[in-house]
Amino acid sequence: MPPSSRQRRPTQPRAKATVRAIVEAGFISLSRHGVEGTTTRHIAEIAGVSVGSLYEYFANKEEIFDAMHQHVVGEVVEMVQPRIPELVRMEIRPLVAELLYRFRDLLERDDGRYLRYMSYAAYFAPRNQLEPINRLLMNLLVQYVMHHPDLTRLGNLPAMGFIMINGGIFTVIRHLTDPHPTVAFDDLVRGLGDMVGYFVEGELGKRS
Amino acid sequence: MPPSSRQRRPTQPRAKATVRAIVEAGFISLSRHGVEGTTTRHIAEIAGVSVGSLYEYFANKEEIFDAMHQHVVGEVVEMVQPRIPELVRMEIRPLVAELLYRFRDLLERDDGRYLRYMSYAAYFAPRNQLEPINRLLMNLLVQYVMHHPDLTRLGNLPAMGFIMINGGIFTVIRHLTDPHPTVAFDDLVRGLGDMVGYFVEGELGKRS
DNA sequence: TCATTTGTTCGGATTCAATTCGGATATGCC
DNA sequence: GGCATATCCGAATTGAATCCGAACAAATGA
Repeated sequence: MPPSSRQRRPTQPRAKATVRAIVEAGFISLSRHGVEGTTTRHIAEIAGVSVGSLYEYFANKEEIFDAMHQHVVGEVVEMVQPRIPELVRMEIRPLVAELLYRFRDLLERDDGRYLRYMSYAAYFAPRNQLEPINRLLMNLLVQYVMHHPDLTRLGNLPAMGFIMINGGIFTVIRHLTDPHPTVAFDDLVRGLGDMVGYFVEGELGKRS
Repeated sequence: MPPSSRQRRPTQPRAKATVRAIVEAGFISLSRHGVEGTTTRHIAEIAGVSVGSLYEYFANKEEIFDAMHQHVVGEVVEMVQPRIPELVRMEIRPLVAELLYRFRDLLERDDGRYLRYMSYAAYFAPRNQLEPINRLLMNLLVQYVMHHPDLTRLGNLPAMGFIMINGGIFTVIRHLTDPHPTVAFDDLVRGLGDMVGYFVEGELGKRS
């Protein structure tokens, strides 16, 4: 047996509810007290369980954050994945706008619970745990290109994808987190759309 | 007297050396043990002082990280600031490349000491402590536009600046931190240059 | 139904890092 | 040299994370 398997997998409904309550309590505590202020006591108290119970399903506090992370990532994937077929048929700028507005809505749900989390764990979590989102968006990008044959002439797709995806995610989180933003979100969205749009147009017009 | 002024300001040379050693030890410990693994004992040990000494000049561990942050930010500003007059005369793509390569060199100095810090910085810096760098680059942008009068026709400069600066910084850090990058740094640089270049060209050509 | 086994919860006991504090040592100044 | 002040030290304190064994609840099967 693996050494770190003192943890249990919740089987009974009651246990599943406990796990859910703990993860949710994590988000709530994070919103209320920030990262440093989030103690196991707080989480347990908010979840309405005892501290000991946390360790029944999570090896340590870190794993609770991991579970929160997976939850957020899951929500994002769930939001985009099923809409890919529809998204690949859109024009570039509306597509960018659609993704960004939906992303914002998700992050601001429940009083910015997810945003609060993101702004801490942000991206540079030691392991790159945003990987699923990256893969998802890279996948969307590839499918988009396949649906717009002219775009196959674009060079250096992986690099451009990397830039647009990472740059986009960070910029939005950074903006939403800013307590006194100097630019409006709408302008940001338009700017990012133009960025991508002009790039494509510029790159395609290069040799014609 | 301010309430939080149990701290001393180092006056004697010995004390200044101690403070320097502590901050440097912070970077070293961070590289060796990661954030979680960096304890006050480690820092004190690496710095060759006692734990008690840390608290002579820093209110808590957090402040040591703050000092590290200021150090990195200071290095970046120091690197760019004096070269602004020269930078504003460059073409866009070489300018972007120049900035990014210098930024990379800085981050990779001393076995990636600063990079290691930066990759955690999001977590540490709930308040926007990259602000000086943002201001610096925004300033560079404004001066750049003033030296290239056609560019004054660009709309929405603040938003575009926000995107390019934040997107650029994050993308580079993200790339340098990636243990198995799928794109080469050179491609990334070229991509970011094109992104900015095409945007400007596209925006200027819009109505002409 | 009840006995037994297995899953779940509890909260005090333990461990370990952050921070404090009073005393020891070094430095600068006269 | 001797005084005042700056600096440093490290054991003691505090509080959070984690562990653990006992209590409780649910499922099983006769």
